[in-house]
Amino acid sequence: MESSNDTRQRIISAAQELIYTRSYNEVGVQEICNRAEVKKGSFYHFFPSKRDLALAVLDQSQAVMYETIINRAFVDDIPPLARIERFFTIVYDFHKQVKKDTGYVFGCPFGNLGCEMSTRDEDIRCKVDDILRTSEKPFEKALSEAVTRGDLPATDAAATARAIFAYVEGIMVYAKTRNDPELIRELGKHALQLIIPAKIQ
Amino acid sequence: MESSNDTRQRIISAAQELIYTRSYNEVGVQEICNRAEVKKGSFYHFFPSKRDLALAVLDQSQAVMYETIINRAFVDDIPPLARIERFFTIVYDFHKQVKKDTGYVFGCPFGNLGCEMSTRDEDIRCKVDDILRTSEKPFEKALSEAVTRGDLPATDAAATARAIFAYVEGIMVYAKTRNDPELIRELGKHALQLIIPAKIQ
DNA sequence: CTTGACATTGACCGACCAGTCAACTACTAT
DNA sequence: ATAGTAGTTGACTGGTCGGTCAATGTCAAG
Repeated sequence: MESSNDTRQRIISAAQELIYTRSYNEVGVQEICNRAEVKKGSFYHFFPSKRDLALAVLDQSQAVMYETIINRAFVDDIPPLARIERFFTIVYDFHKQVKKDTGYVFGCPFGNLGCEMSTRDEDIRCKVDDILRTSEKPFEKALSEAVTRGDLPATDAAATARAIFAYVEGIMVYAKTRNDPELIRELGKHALQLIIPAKIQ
Repeated sequence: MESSNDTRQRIISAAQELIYTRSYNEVGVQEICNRAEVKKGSFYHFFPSKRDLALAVLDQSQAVMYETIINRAFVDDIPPLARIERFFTIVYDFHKQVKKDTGYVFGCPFGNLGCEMSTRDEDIRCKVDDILRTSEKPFEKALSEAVTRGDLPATDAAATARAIFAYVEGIMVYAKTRNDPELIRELGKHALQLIIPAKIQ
């Protein structure tokens, strides 16, 4: 049972990396198995199909995003709006490091898969949609808190949080297409305007 | 020569639709040829490879975007900032109609291909990058004009235009992943905040 | 009427695709 | 000790992948 979990986890990890750095349709089951050092027959013992693996990879990627980004950014050691700024900094630092290591900006794993698969697999689309919705929550909470604290005038926190995260997705498309993590920093600066429309300069 | 151009054009049109509604890696050369009613041997008379076809498709898609969206939105019959609002309306109307016809929101053809191919084909990445850069220009021009007219305080028009178009890309990712064109309208409302930071409410 | 360029065709290539399966091994609970 | 379960293996399927090629067809300029 320990070994089984380990095999399954190795498959997920291998797929996560390959699909993120390439794309779902470009990476085959065989290649995933090679990287995970698992025979293909064994793969189908753990996953009924390739798309079920993609679903598991999405769960895994969401967990990683929380560990490495969201749970680090949204800590109440600093004011709520500063946490949002910290979010952008962490995302920038992450992609800057990845670019240094690999030469590439790979963008957002959820946006990537959403763009590739949303019109082709309803389950994958729904799971990505759910992850995006969930990702808005920490922003929404920070915005509400900022309003309560008086840092922000009355705001529709849910709508604004959604706008911010949509902007984040757009930034990731841009950074990936230009293969330049600096765009995350430069475009990130404008995110505050999405938040504080009433602020004068 | 007429017939030759026609064959080439049929291939491009077929590929444009198939790649836009599915993805580059999911659609094969054979399927493109079937839809274009062209034999595969003939395909390779016009295109040295599938990726060269993708490059041609990108050119075609850019031309279509100008005809159907940009050149309709950015006409100086209305004030510059109203043109940007009109851009969002046209994009919304387009995707609303496509959703009605096909059941799907397909997002942005450039963002889609950029996400899928940027780390895999440098020529495609550069072409998408170029298209995004070019697409910012009408926004930049409108913003500059708005500043000149006094509709807007002094602004870095280039940086703001880029932020807006990045936001547009994010909106398209969201609309595609939620398969809901209404998101374009709802999120589009917030774009003005990217433009007019100093405006009070 | 001939030449040469362009266009078209279908057969073909090796590689790979997702997925199947029966046989086998290793371990666990009784 | 044994029966049952979970995990592993490698051979296999039918189909598709991007791409090649030689033969043939078409047509216009000289």
